[in-house]
Amino acid sequence: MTPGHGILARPAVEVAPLLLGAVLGHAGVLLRITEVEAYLGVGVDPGSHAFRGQTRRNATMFGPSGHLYAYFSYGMHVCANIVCSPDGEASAVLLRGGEIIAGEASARMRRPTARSDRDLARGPARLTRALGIGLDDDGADLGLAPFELTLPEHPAPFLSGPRTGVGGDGGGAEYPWRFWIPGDGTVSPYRRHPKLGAPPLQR
DNA sequence: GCCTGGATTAACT
DNA sequence: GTTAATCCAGGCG
Repeated sequence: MTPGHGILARPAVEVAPLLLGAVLGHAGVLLRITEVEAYLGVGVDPGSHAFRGQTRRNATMFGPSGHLYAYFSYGMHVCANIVCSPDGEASAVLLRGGEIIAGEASARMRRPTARSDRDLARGPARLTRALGIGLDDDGADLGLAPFELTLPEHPAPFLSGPRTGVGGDGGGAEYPWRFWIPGDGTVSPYRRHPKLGAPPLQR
């Protein structure tokens, strides 16, 4: 594991802003992370897969930090998280958006419908696909091949706001657990959860 | 076992 | 703006 990854062994809400500007590499593509969401642990965060305790799907979240938690969603998509917290505690940071900084051709092959470069990894399932990450990669150590994770030398400026796609009314939407680099075009558009009536406040 | 709904996307009106 | 696609995990009986 690359030096400095010890900081990942902290709660996701603390780690999330530190991952903005980090570079994740896999399958010939380098991605600069521009948007993330924190998901917390057992009994704390109703929007988190770990809320009700450990299951087969979320087992990786309960393992050591610095590993990849990949899960299947909506019958067709894969989303990727970076596991945080010490071994035995569950929290993770969902990768929601990023900028392709190398291997654009490979990313385009995997994302033929992307209209523009910035759409290649704008959105959690798009990002995962552009990087060639699949369910097989669940549990992978991000510090070892075929992955590489480089944390930023200096913290990136960021804004925070409510998470996208997470329900309100105890679903955790009231907390500012979404973090992004302001003004970056690869940040995904905010969409409130269908169950949320009123428009959200961003920031 | 059966049923529900989802940390989404792309296509369409 | 709306909706179809698509399938598994989790919850419940």
